[in-house]
Amino acid sequence: MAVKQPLPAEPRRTVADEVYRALKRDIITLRRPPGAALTEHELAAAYGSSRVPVREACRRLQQEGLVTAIPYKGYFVNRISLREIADCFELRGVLETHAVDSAVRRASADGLARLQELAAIEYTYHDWSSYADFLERNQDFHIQLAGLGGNERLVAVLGDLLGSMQRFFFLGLDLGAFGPEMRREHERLVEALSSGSAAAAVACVQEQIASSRQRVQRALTRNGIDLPIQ
Amino acid sequence: MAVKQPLPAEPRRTVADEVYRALKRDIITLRRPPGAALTEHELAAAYGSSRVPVREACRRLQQEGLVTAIPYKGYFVNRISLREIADCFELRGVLETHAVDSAVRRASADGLARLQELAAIEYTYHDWSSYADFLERNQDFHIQLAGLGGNERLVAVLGDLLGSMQRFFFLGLDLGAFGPEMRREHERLVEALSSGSAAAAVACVQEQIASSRQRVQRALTRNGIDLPIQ
DNA sequence: ATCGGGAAGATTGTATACAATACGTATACA
DNA sequence: TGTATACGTATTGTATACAATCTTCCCGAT
Repeated sequence: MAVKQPLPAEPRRTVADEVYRALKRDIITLRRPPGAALTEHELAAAYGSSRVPVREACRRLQQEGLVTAIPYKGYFVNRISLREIADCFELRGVLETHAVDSAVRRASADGLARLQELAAIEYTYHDWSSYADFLERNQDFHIQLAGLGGNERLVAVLGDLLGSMQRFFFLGLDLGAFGPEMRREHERLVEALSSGSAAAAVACVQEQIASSRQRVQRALTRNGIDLPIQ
Repeated sequence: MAVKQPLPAEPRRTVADEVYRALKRDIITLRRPPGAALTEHELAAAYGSSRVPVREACRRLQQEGLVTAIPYKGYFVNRISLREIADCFELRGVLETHAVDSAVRRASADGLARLQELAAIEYTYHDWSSYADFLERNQDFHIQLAGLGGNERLVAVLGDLLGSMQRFFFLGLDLGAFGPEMRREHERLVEALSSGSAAAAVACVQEQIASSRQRVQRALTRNGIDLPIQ
């Protein structure tokens, strides 16, 4: 008999939730660029709801670090600084490193199988929406990976962090061909986990984060994007 | 000429903010115990506002991990499990260890002075409100400490985490005499930072977190509090 | 010309009214 | 007596109206 438990992951299917997801997507994909001003009125019109759900969405995004609310003034999409990028990657490294280290000891065969599934993602070259999907799946992979470490609180924090880091990847986007490269990285990580070598797995994930950071860095310089230091 | 910058730390002085702080305090101090059901209507009556600010406060507390919202059902103060306590302390260890390690290299004399000030906190034995103040100051100390590491994002995450951990300390509260003990721990940490020894500082903070965890553990067993495993 | 004040517009903050949903309960029917 | 259905109540979800606050601009006084 299945026990009726309050699933926190169940889709909420409320207007507020839809506005939240739509607005978050638009911010991540830079359709609402860093520094853009948002008013509740305009957002309500854009997403076809009243101000109330918009308000809730904005507050959520503020706590996730994507927008800033200034009382009686409005909302602003947070600007991206080199400092913020550095901070986020650093924090991501700390969290994922620890999670992977724990995962080596705790991971179940079932969990590893699920991870393996998520590792097998690709995208079609020069297809923007396919690339956006790819990034989302990639995030799922890293969340599932962290979940194997068994610390739910850490997973929740990492989820918010990765969500707000997504837009970094859209900054200097040229749809390069690093899909296979990332896939190989993922599969090597699953291997290391399966073999039970903590050192190998940790090295693998750190290498992965470093190369992710390099991809962002290269894209910025290549496209001549000048970000404020802080 | 002072540049007018949007201070994110400025007090908002809105009704929603007051409800948020009041409700958070009541949850942390266990006046609203784990598992308690909250309705927007009752909360509005209790804190003298309408449902709108209450709603905003509840959503914030949900994202901080103190309550859970179930659509069309209500809000519930999150229960405390041994698993959650373990997860939180583990995450706290990861974050603070990293922050302190960075702080050794980056800390300014000014920042250290400010930290030293915050280290000098005490409380009067058997005075409940003094104890509550003490815990708040203690949190300020750890936030300032983490701030020296220079990663703002990490500090924000740690802030939420410490906030939701506060109520652990009220679970088996007997106002023991570990005030001087903690004060000494704080001062030793400041010393280690000043001397520039990363190893010593890291060891110090880890020891501190471990003893904090032990105090919670001991209080639970002493008062015969049986928490669910997870 | 410059500085101050005040009014108007824009925007968020709050309250209230109404709609949608979930859940318990009573009731009708087999 | 058991079960299914319909209804009533409680609660959140959403929309709208109004209040508080900030910004801007204009106009007048110095």
